[in-house]
Amino acid sequence: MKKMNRNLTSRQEEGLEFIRNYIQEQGAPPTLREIADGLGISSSNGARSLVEVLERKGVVERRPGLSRGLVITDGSESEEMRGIQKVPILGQVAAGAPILAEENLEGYVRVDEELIGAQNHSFALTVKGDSMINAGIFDGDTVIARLQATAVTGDLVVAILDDEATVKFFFPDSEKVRLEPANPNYEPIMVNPRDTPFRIAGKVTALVRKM
Amino acid sequence: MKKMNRNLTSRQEEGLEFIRNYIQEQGAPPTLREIADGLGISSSNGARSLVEVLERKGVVERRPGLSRGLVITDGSESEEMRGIQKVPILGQVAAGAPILAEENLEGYVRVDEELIGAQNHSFALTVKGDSMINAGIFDGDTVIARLQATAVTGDLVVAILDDEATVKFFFPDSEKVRLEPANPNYEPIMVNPRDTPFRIAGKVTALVRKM
DNA sequence: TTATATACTATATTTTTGTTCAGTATCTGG
DNA sequence: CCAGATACTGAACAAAAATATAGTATATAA
Repeated sequence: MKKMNRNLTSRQEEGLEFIRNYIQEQGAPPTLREIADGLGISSSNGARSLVEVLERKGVVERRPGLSRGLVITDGSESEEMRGIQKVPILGQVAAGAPILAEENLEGYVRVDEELIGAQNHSFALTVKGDSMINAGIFDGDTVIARLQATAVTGDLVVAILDDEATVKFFFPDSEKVRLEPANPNYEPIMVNPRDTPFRIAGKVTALVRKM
Repeated sequence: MKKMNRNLTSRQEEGLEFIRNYIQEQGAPPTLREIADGLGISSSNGARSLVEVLERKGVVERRPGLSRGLVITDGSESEEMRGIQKVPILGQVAAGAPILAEENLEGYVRVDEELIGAQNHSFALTVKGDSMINAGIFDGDTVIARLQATAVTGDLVVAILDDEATVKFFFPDSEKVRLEPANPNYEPIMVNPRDTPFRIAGKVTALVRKM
């Protein structure tokens, strides 16, 4: 139920809280007058300007002209979303930055907890190319991976190689690492972790395809 | 999403469904006029009497005098699950029964609305066998399909054939229908709809794989 | 057959609600 | 000190929405 709304004044926080509670309790957003009453404001216009600020700050949206046309847009789930997890979608991987740095993210997929386990340490990646086609992973598919830096032989992993994230089968060797594609047209990638920037980002646990 | 409301007429069911969807999509209940428009009723009073019946039957409550004063009282979450849709998983298909009959269902998958569109007319199916392996659909995968009884050439569909649901590519002919697998080890299935119990249940729109 | 319920059309009327206009008072940063 | 943002009051207006009244047509149950 808590959030961390960007720079709202305490009064605005109160207003947002009131709107949130009203929706929860009544099943519909409040009218401007109801907001005014709830906050002890005598003019509907007082509530209106409050709502306008909230809208400008991006925490609510309005459906102009319509009654009770308020929609809370900040991610205000957290209550009944039990069982649903938000997984960040990894985009380009910046040089030295941590994998899940803000700049790397392209958004979120929400998936049933069943796909990733309750303690969400996962991220998602949109697959490019057909190098894993024989593993049923196609261009454009979204793979979901559990964050982990190690893997065992044969695991399907997301590996970071020169600022690129790639999905491959993992075969470690005494000296180097083989990243095996699932497409005869592609060669395995041989990596010597000693002289190449390389790491494992996670192990693939699920796949989602939109057609 | 269904609840099995006691003795509602089909028209009332439609009305309830509309209200439910509106709340899900807009974040507030519809007005009488919006209900009327949505159901093709020309008078707001038509919607009003419909709502009165629903109220008498105990599936909705009203907050008299207030705009958008509708609350669905049957066990309907929908409030906080905005953006997440529950999709029924189809199991065995019983003889004459409607596809989504209670007995056929094995549970629900919850997926991001983005995968299926806001107006959820979808179902899911767990794929058995490897006949679609070249389409990247493996044994155990869950496909999600939009409910529809027709399809165009080349569509990937869920077809019902002799109480079995199967995923195949659809190629209609003047006389019969060819259901094409994506695996050279399997033969296409030729069906003459005249003498075989056959129908299309839906078109595949997404795929989810747990590894 | 008659009453009751459903499923509306059509037109008003009244409330509720969003919007606009004109001000006031306080605080903050430049 | 001034401009701009916040946080309102108060009044009036217009649009949106609920409610009311009158009537039609059909089906079902008593």
